[in-house]
Amino acid sequence: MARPKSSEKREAILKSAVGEIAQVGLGASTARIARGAQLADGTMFTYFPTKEDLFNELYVELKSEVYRRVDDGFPHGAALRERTRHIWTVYLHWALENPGEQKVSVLLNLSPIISAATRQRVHAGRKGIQQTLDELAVRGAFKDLPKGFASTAMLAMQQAVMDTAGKKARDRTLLIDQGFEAFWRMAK
Amino acid sequence: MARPKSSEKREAILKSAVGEIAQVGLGASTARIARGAQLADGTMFTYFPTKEDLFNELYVELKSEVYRRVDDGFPHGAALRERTRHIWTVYLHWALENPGEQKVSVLLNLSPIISAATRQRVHAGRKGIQQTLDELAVRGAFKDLPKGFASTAMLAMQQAVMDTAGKKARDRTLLIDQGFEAFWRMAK
Amino acid sequence: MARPKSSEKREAILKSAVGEIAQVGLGASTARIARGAQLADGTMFTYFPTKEDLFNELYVELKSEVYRRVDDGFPHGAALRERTRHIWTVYLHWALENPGEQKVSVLLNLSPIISAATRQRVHAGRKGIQQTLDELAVRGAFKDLPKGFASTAMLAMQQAVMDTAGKKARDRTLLIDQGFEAFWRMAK
Amino acid sequence: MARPKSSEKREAILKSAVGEIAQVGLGASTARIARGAQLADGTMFTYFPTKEDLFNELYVELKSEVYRRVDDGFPHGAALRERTRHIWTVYLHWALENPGEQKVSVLLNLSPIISAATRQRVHAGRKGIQQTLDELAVRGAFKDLPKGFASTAMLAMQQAVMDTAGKKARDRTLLIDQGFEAFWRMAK
DNA sequence: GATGAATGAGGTTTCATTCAT
DNA sequence: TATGAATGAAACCTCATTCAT
Repeated sequence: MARPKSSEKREAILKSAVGEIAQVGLGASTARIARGAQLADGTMFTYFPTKEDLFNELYVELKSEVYRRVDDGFPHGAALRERTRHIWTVYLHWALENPGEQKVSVLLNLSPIISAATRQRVHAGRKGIQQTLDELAVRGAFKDLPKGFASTAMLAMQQAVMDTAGKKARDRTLLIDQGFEAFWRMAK
Repeated sequence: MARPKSSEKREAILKSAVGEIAQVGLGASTARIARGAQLADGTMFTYFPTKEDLFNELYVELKSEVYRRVDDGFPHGAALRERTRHIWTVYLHWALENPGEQKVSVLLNLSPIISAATRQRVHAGRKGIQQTLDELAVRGAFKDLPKGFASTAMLAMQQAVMDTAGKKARDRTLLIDQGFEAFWRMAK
Repeated sequence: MARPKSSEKREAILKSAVGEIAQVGLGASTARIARGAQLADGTMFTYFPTKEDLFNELYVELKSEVYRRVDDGFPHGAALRERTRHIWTVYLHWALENPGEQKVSVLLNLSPIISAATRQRVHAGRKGIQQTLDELAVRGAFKDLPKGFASTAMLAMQQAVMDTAGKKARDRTLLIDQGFEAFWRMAK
Repeated sequence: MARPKSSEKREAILKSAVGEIAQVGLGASTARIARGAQLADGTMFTYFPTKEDLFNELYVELKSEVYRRVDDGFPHGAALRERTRHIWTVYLHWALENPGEQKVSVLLNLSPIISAATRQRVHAGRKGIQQTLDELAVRGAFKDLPKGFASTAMLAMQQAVMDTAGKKARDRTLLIDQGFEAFWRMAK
C-alpha cells in the first residue's frame, strides 16, 4: 500500500478547523483550514470529502471527547449527587481548558449543517451518563418538568458558568464548585 | 432629498433577514434578504451600508424589542420574586412566539460580526431590569458567585425552557411556570 | 429599471463561447469565455445561470440560425429537387462561412450536456423543411429505408462536403453543386 | 526491471477509457478510468505517461481494430462493388456491435488532443483499403469531386446508417444492405 | 511495478458591493 | 431613491500528475 492516510494529518485538520471556526464562525474557509493544518488546499478533501463531512465529523469528535472524559473515572457506585457532580466538574474543566472546542461545539450544534444522523450518533454516545440524568429527572423541581429538561438545564447552567469564567479570571475551581451548588438546589 | 427612506422598507429588510438567517445561518446572502423584503439587491445598501451594519442593527433591534416588552407593565413596586417572574415570563412568551427572532439573536450573539460597541449599546438598554437583576445577584446560591452570574443563569435557564418547548408541544404556560419554580430555587 | 441586460453582451458571450469551444472543445472554461466577451468572470452568470444553460442556449441559437436561413427565400412552390437543392445549398454556405459555429454545433449535438428538452425544442424549429424531407423519404433509394434516413443522409453528405472543403481550398460553389449531384442520385 | 508491464492491464485501461468517455465525454477523469480498470489512480501513468498519450493511443487502437477487421477476409480479387460492399458491411457490423468504441472514435477525431502525428499514423494504417477507395473516387458522381471525397462520403453514409440503427431497433443486416444500395447509387 | 496520498492550479459558482440608469 | 447589471475576489471542489511507501 502507498502512503497510508496519516491520522496525524487528520488530527491537524480537525484542530485547525476548531481554531478557524472559533475565530470566524462556520464561514471558515476550507482553504484556511487546510493552510492551518500545513496542508495543500486539495489534501483536506482526501480526509474529508466535503466541508459538510468535515464539520459533521468534527462535531462527533468533539462530543466524543467530552463523553470519553466524563466516562473516565466515573464513580459508578456513588450517590446521585456525587455522580452528577462528576459530570458537572469534568465537563466544565474540559470546556474551560478548551474554550475553542467548546465554542465550536455550540456553533455546530446550532447549525443545519449537522445532520440528523450525526445528532443521533452523538446522542447514542451519551449512554454512560444517561442513567444518572434519568435519576436526576425525577428529583426536586425537575420532577414536574418534561423528561429531558434536567439534562438540558444542566448544560444550560454549565454554559452560564463558562460565560462567567470567560469574563472574570477568578479561581475556576471555586467557580465550578459554587456553580454546582446553585444547580443542585434545583435537584434537591 | 425627496422621499425619506421608508421605514417600512427598513422593517421589511430586518424581518426578511430574520427569516433567512433562521433558515440558513449567518451565511444568508444579502441578495436573498433583499428579495425576501421585496426589494432589489442594491436597495438594501441604502438602508444599511454594509452587511455588517445590517447584522449589528438587527441585533440591537431584536434585543431592544425584548427589553421594551419586559419594561412594559413591569411591576415596579412588587416583591423581587414577582419582578423576576415578570422578566422570566415575558421573555419566554416573546421567545416562544418568535422562535426565528430568538434563534437569530443567539446566532448573532455568538458571532464576531457583532462589535463591542454594539454589545455595549445593547447592554445599556437593559437598564430597566438591572435593578432587579442586582437584587437577585445577592440572594440564595447567587450570593457566592460573581456579579453577573444570576442574569447569565436566568438566560441560560430560559434557553433550557425554550429548547424543551421546541421538542414537546405541551402546555407552554405551564412549562414556563414550572421552569420558573426550578429557577427560583437557586435564588431562594 | 436599472441598466437593462444588454443583448449585445449576450451575443458577445455566445460568440466567445463558439470561439473557445471550436478551439479547445467543450472543456472550454467559463472564465475564458467571459474574458473573450470582454466581461468579468461573474457577469456571464447574469446572462446564463449555468454553463449547462449557456451551452443549451447556444445550441438552440446555432440551430435556429440555420433554420432561419433555410426558411428565408425557401422556394415553396418549386419541384422537390429545387427545394432540396435550396436546403442543401443554403446550409452548406452557412457552414462554410461559419466553420466554428458548425463545429460547435456538432460537438454540442454529441454531448450529454444538451438536454432532451433542448433537442425537442430544436427539432420543433425544423418545421419549415419537414415537408420536403418527408417527400424525399419516399423517393429513390430512401424508399426502402426507415423514415428519418433521408434527412440523416443529407446531413451526413453535407458533412462530407464540409470536410472536403476544409482540406482543399478549391471553388466552394462548384463543390457544393457537385456534392448535390452526388446526393441527388440517391433520391432519383 | 522485474515484471514486464502487463499488457492485460493496458487493455483494461483502454477498455475502461472507452466506457467512461462514451458516458461523459472527453472530460472523463483519469481517476475514473483507472478505477474502471480496477487499478489505482497512479498505475495508469506507468502505462500511459499522460492523459493525452492515453487518448492518442486509444484512437490509434480503435482505428487499427477497424482496419484489421476490414482487412480480414478482404476479397482481393473481387469486383469493385464487392470490395466496397465488404468495407461497408464489416465496418458497420463492428460499429453496431461496439457503439461505445464508435462514439469515442468520433469524439477523439473531433478533438484537438489527437495530434497531427497520430492522425498520420492512423491514415497510414488504411493501406489495405486505399486501392479500393481510389477506384471508387473516379467512378460515378465521385469522378467530378475531389480525390478524398468518395471515402469521406462513405464514412458519412455509414454514420447515417448508424444513427438510424440507434433509433429504430429493426433488422440491422437489412438496414446495412439497403444503406449500401443507397450509397452505391452515387458510385454507379 | 503498484498504490494512493499529496499537491496546487484551475474550474464553476456565489456574493458583497458599486454604479449606470 | 430604487433598480439590477457589473465586478472580481473568494468559496468549494476536481483533477492530472508526482512520489513516498
